[in-house]
Amino acid sequence: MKNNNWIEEVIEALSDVVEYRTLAKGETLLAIGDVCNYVGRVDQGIMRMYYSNESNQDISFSFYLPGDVFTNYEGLLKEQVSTMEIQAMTAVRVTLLPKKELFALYESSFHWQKIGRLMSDAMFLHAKERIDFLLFLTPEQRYRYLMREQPQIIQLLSQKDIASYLGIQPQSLSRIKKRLALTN
Amino acid sequence: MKNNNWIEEVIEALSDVVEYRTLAKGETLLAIGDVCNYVGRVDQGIMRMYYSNESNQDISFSFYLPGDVFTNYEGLLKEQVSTMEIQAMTAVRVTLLPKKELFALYESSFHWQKIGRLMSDAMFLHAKERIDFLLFLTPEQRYRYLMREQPQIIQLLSQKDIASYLGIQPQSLSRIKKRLALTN
DNA sequence: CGTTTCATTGAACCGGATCAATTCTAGTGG
DNA sequence: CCACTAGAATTGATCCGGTTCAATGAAACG
Repeated sequence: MKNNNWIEEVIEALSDVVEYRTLAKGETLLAIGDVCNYVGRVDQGIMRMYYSNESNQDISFSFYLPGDVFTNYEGLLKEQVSTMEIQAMTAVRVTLLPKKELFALYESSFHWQKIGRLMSDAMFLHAKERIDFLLFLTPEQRYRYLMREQPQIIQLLSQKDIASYLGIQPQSLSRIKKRLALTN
Repeated sequence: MKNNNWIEEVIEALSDVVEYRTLAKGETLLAIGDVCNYVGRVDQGIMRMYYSNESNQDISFSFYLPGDVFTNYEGLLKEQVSTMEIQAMTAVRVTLLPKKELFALYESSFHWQKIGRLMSDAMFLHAKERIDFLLFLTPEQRYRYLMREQPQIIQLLSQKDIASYLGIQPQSLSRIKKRLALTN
């Protein structure tokens, strides 16, 4: 999720409780069944949040590039165990804001309450984008959109991971690429 | 969108600028290209918000039953012209909160700022539900889910409208129903 | 009534899913 | 440096379910 620098302000305000972590490629930050108790910001590397199916055909909800804010916001709000995993796609460095202190900050003043609303608005807009992406575009259109709007994703990640973001199987992505190559 | 009674409190606070409207079945409250400048609450009847395609194959984002809160929140936040329409499915009575006064109320105190955050959180959770619905369920599963969770919708609305919520064509819904009837 | 919209049904089509086999690639250890 | 291995990517064949186009039947409404 993109942010408008309010995250910097929050990190500074919570500087004494902020946690910095480095993760190796493939390492899981939040597993299914855990309760998500932080909001994170990517400093270096790429993270992803995804739904994990029984087989290994998982569906990526979103990727997060440096500067992006990530959290299982639904789990945070509902105090539910997570239905999603958050994982490092590359070697990663992240800044983590503990939920307890973050929400306490919100309660401490009008200003911070407003920051909280802005964060929630940003979460909503991000989710809304994902809806439109899935609802209106065919798999092929999604891939073209991704090539146009987020070429870094395509360059840096495997076919398998890209397919999981498009909501299709790797084989189908392979065929889509072939189709597009022919019609150019 | 379901609410936790914060909407009552807001309506009361804004009672001198609240607008009540009655709409006939089929009437449009917000057209594409309009700027959405209110948050509404359904008093009686059913509303829906939907994306309108060139042909009349539109996609319903959501239906709203009495008590539900509706708004093109994305358009409200981004001050964009709407890409969705909001329409009365039946004879309807709604309460409308003008955006200007609502947002001014948010700025007036810590308490109202917090109410604003809760509203934003609710918008997010609603959008998230819709994502999961579309991402994980096949059209047939979506129909079954709807039968189980929101039977009122199925009873009260036409096949055409239900299909638009499921993200499929009316013909396909017809066949799904037939299939389910056979296997019972 | 008659007209219009909705719902159903049939036939052909299409694209993604699935199962399976093969190739390609990167990383590992001898 | 090469051989081996495991995972990723490609390709083929087949299947399945939703789409599309078209026709018919049913219901709603003036």
